[in-house]
Amino acid sequence: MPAKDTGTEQLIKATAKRIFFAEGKLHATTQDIANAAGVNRAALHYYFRTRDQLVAVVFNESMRELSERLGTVMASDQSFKEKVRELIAVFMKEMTAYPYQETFLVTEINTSGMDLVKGINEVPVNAFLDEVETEMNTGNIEKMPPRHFLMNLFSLLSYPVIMSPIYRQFFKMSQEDFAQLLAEREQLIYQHIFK
Amino acid sequence: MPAKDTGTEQLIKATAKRIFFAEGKLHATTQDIANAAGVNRAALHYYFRTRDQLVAVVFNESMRELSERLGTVMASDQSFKEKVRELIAVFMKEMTAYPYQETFLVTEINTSGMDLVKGINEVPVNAFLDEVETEMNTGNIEKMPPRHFLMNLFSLLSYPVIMSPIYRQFFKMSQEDFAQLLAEREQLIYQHIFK
DNA sequence: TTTTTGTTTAACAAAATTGTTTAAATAGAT
DNA sequence: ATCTATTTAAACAATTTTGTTAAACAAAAA
Repeated sequence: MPAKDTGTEQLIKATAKRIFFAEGKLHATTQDIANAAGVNRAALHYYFRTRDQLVAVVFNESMRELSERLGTVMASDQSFKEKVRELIAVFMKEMTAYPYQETFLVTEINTSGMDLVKGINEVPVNAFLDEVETEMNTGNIEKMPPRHFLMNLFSLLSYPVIMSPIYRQFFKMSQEDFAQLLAEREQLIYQHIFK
Repeated sequence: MPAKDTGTEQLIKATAKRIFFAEGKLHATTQDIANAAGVNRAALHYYFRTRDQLVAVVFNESMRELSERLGTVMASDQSFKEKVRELIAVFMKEMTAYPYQETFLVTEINTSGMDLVKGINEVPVNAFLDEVETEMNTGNIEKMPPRHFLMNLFSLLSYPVIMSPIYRQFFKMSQEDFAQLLAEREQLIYQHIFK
């Protein structure tokens, strides 16, 4: 139970997130994390006691932030079009910074059971789904079961980023060229929805 | 170098794939795998020498099979519509059986470097992309850069399956109900492409 | 049946990873 | 200056995971 927060605790946490979420190294050891953060491994235990607890903290924060990101945009005081535009912008930015965040979450859930995911903030997803349905009835977007609209949107945003190491191989593209390809998608997805 | 093949080697490999690809337990130990296969852990070393080599074998087979699945459909002697229909069917079936196969591949690549992915069979992806472009010019499908068409297709097929533990939470759906939701997508995706 | 060969197992050894402890050094705050 | 909390280093212990070995076992060949 440290009292002063000199930033080391945050540094360790941020580094763990970088390794797990950005570098996709899901098997990273406490030594890996300590090295990357430039701190002694004992500091990691000083602040988090065990590896499992560090992972739990990272998991919970990540899950909460994900819910909040989603909730904030969905419940924002904007037109539907603006909401979708912001959803795309916010999540594309997040995916680019942290491609493997969802992969980490799902892997942890698969390892430790669905209990992990309990006690997560409510997300106003149903209200948003109603809004989606309204837009479909108005003819502004293609008709389909609203939950599929939402899954489609996130699929288009996320999957190519996550699978970039494989796609780059299939397409024989450099890191830079593929990043360029991904950057095109923000426009593309928006236009595809509101064509 | 075992001579007789009693099936144990295949059993161990198949079990490892089940744990990694189907259950998504990417941190599984040799003991986990041996237990699940119902064999002594030493048998695992007898056939694969080390954990790393077992993982390498699983990785390479998975990568090769993925390429072949893709290549077989893309280079098949069928109309474009039929190819797309088969792509959807084949990959939806594969995703349902092995949701975390790609996740495993990418995690391994992130852990061990892109070298892993070298020496993979050529996939006739460029020929297929040309075909996609032709179909766009004919007006059969919506116009966009062909590579995005391909990424979109696989995104829509794969991502909801992979993220099912998270989506089930957001949508508050049971395992069965969500499986039903996913089953709807095969039709949905096909119709969306050829609307 | 004995031998041979390949398979499987239990027990053991080695290595890697995690967690603890102590002492000393550092740095801020009072 | 003293006090308190933080950080490091280093050594160590405990645990987990991996890897090895020798013996038991099974099945087919000689």
